[in-house]
Amino acid sequence: MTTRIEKKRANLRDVAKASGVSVATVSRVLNSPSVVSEKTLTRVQKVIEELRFTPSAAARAINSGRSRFVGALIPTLDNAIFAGFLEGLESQLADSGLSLIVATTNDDPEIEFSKAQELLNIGAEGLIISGISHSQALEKLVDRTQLPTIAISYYDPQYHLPTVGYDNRASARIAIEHLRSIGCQRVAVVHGPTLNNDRTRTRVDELHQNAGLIALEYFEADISVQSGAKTAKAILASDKQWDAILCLSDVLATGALFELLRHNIRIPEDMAIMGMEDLPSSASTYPRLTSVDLQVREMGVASASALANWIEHHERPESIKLEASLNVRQTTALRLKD
Amino acid sequence: MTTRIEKKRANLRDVAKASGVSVATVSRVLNSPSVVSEKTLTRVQKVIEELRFTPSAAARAINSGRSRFVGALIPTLDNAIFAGFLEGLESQLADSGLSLIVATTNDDPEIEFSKAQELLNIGAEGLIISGISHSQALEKLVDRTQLPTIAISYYDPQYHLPTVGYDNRASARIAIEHLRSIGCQRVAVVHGPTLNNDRTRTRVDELHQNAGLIALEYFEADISVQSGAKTAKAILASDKQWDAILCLSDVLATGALFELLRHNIRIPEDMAIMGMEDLPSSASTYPRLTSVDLQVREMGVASASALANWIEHHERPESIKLEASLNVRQTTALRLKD
DNA sequence: CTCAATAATGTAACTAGTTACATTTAAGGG
DNA sequence: CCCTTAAATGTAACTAGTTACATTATTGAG
Repeated sequence: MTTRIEKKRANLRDVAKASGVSVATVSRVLNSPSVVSEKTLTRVQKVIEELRFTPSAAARAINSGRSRFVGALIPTLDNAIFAGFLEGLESQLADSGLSLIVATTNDDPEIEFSKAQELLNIGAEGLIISGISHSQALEKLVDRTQLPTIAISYYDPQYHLPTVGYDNRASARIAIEHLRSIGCQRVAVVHGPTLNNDRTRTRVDELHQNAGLIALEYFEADISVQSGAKTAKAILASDKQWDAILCLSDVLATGALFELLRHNIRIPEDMAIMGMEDLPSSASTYPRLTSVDLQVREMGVASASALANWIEHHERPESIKLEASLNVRQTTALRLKD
Repeated sequence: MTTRIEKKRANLRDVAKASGVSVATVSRVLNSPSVVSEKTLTRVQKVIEELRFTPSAAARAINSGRSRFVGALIPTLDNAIFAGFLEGLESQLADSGLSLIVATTNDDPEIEFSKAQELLNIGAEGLIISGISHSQALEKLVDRTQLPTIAISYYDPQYHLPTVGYDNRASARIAIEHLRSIGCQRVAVVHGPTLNNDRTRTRVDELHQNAGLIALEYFEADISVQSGAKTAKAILASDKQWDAILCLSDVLATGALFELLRHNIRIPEDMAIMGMEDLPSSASTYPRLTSVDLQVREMGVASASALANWIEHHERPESIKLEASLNVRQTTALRLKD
């Protein structure tokens, strides 16, 4: 049986009583010490110290009507894809005095809704959600509560919420056009799960639209290095002759890269490979990975400013488009030396 | 000028008035609808819908004395190292109905303290901190508030707070002993910043203690693939003959691996390489990376359960030791085929 | 020494919920 | 039709702060 000293937390009235002043004075000691006399100040502060008093955040929040945090609903924390985004988001929010609660949805709209509900219940002042396909329940919740909410990873000015992200179609076009420009004719496309992920679906669709004379074949994989490697292995095992593997995530591309190396395939001579996102690590792979830069950290910063501004000044932001750009490196370019 | 419909949020009393019942009844509709008559229930629910009423989290918290979230202070979100940890932490906390706020410290004790302070101010019920070296101010804050706090990444039963983590010394020993067993004599050690990072310092120190006949040389790098590659390049540029590169993080090892490949160095014949952490991706690199498994995801799960239990049942947990183990793969083992 | 101005502090109402206890209403039995 | 009992609802006090306004104390000038 554990000994438990269940002496409940001291509150403001306890402090007031113990130091022989009124609650108002204690509150002043906390919030505007300059208006309190030296003598009273030190006395009250001593009592605060003795009673180990910490003001209740909830009681403060109830007065200010503010909780000072926002929630971000992202598919997963399991790989590096969202690391840069979260880093940008968190640091920019901090500048506005906002904290960040991260919740993962596993790309499941039901989970997304229930976590959004929870975030609201604990008082989130704003929300970041991924993509523009969500459960009816979530859409309704956001609408009902008028909670400042921004959809990321998908630029779409038509969407009923402000979006901050890249143009998924444009990024797919950049990729396919690059592969065309280096003369690819048969390309294996490795992409993440399309179920409940509109970003991926849109990109795949756009590739399809723009394939032109390039023959494309699609392979779905989980977003992980392991899965990228496994899928590349399957691609190599098929008899077809591929010119390139296009991975719709750098994480997948890294896995595929390792697998090609394992099979002693010359890159890009025998097989080109390119990724998407342009994670910081992609510039250091061997060979260095060509990738479409989606500016994920930027996306974090931009969505944080937009959301913070919305919360502080009640100004609903416009959607923000991040321009995707191509970083050509060795995995698609013969001539590029180290 | 933005038009602003600043109609303030409806509260429980508004709902009560609008539906002609008492506040208690509205509260019942919210919390125990079964004791409310069918008729009243539907009427009040309709009003709730109309007024777009959402109960204030703060007001609830003030009554329950609960905020239902904990804060985690980790060095960075910038790479995959903490991804598995956070994933485990978040999902396990969710099982106890707790949410997670993530804040990054950049390994700076000052930032760590101020963010801890902020987390407390907004009502965190518990804290996760990294390592066992912290600013006086933070130690004092935790002590003063008696806030359930767990230190991770460092098993140390002597520490004044419960710790959940691996034995950093043991993990270093596992690494050096493995390198000894495969006959290494000169090893380049690549490690993250030691400033304010006791995990790294301890490991480096233990390597030093256990080097025996192995000549060790230390290289400090930022924790990133890029930095791992850059440091490997510098190591190769030095004239010395190395048998192996030991990276105290898989992220660094991955970078080093790429760099060795770039220099056409046979692994492990010309140079062995090993990492630490055993990230999921390490099993898929080429060649597959030998690594000391630190069970980071497990650490997330274990610290979440311990913290949740502490918060719920006021039982201060014992420190939990996670056993580090070695996963020998191709980067240190000649005979291991694919 | 008196008075006005200012500084310091106190009182009580307010924030938005929950809940113990009291009261009203309805239903069923005799 | 009255009475008991249970169900439904209401009243008011409570949670822990902030703050407008009122009051008291202090200071300096005249």
